[in-house]
Formats: sequence, C-alpha cells, structure tokens
Amino acid sequence: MPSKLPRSFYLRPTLQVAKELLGQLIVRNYHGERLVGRIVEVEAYRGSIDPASHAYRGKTKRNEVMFREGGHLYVYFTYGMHFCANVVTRREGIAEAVLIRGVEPVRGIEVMRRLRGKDVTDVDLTNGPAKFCEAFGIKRAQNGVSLMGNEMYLTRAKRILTSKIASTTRIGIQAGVEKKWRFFVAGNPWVSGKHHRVRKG
DNA sequence: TAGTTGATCGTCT
DNA sequence: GACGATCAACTAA
Repeated sequence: MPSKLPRSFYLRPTLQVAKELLGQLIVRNYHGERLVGRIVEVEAYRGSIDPASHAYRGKTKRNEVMFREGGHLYVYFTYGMHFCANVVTRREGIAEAVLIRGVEPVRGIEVMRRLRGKDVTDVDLTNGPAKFCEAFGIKRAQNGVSLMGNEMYLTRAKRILTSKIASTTRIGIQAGVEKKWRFFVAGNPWVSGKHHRVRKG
C-alpha cells in the first residue's frame, strides 16, 4: 500500500496544499470496499480572511472541524440534499480548508455507480463536489474524520506538472468572487462544469 | 445548446 | 425567515 500523506503535508499554506492535492489519490474504505479517486479539481477557503468561507465569521457548531489541526475532513450539508467534503489545512485554530470538487475514479467504480443511484456516464459519476461525496459514500458521519486513520486518507501519486494546473475564480459563491482559488488539471474530463466536459461520442 | 427552475432542510440572522 | 461552496430535469429554439 502506498504511504499516507503525512500530517506535515496538511499544515502548510492552504493555496500550496490545494495545488499539490491535484493528482493525489483519495482512498475511502466503505463497508469493506476500497474506493479510490484521483483529485483533479479543488477550491481553497481561507477562514477569517475569506468572506466566502464558512469560517469567516468565527467558529460555530457547523464549522468547528475547520478550526482543527490540518488533516481532518470537513463535511457539510447544503441545499437541503447535498454533502460537500473539504480537507482541513494548517495548524489548530486557523480555519482553512480545501474543497474537493472533482475526482477521476481509479478503483471501485461499480460501487460508485451503485451509490450514485442514477444511470450516468463515468464522467458524471464524480465531476462535482456533491457527486463525489455521493459516489464515495461521504455523509454527515464522515465529518471530522482524521485523514491519518484508515476510514479515509490520501496517498501520494504522480505529481501534476505546474504547466497543467489552471486556476480560476471559485464556483457558486457571492462573496470573495475575485479570488482565483479554484485549481484544476487542465483538460481532465472529471473537472466540473460543462466547458470542460468531453463531447458526447 | 443555453437558460431556467424545483428539490429540500440545516444553519445562521 | 432567507438562503446556500449543488444537481438534474425541464423548456425553448
């Protein structure tokens, strides 16, 4: 088994962690099944200096996990029906995190298809933050899970060349729209949004 | 293909 | 009481 990314990976500056998360593998052990995906799209959220962040106005019951030490999973519920998952960064007390927006399935694709429930293409399986959570069985129970444990963790994979990383403004937010804190692997089909989707064949 | 809207409820004001 | 770090179904053309 490849080694887990160490705690020190997550404690560094959030924008750097966000870019380096691209290409890494996220592993989810789900009822005896191993689900693996390659991260291809992320967004950074930076607590007190970022009006778009859930933690901008301080600690609440919902965002408590963002204030923990880097290397935890922050899962939140939104639009009355969806979950989204973030990797918490930096030291305890600094509420920053990276939202996982797009993942390329690597292993366990049949389980992902079953969890998504709908008859969709391989791309539609995981090309969005809520789609990824549904495909990987990530719900309220995974909020606060440590990425140093075995239920979920990340492993180092092939590094993405800097020239392949694109950055744009973040999606679906009102405040902080000017910050280009969305990073993705240019040309990868599992990046969310129709502009990047592969044409139907 | 582009644009619009309904679903659905926890969280914070 | 309003709205959201979304998605999918629908409409029009």
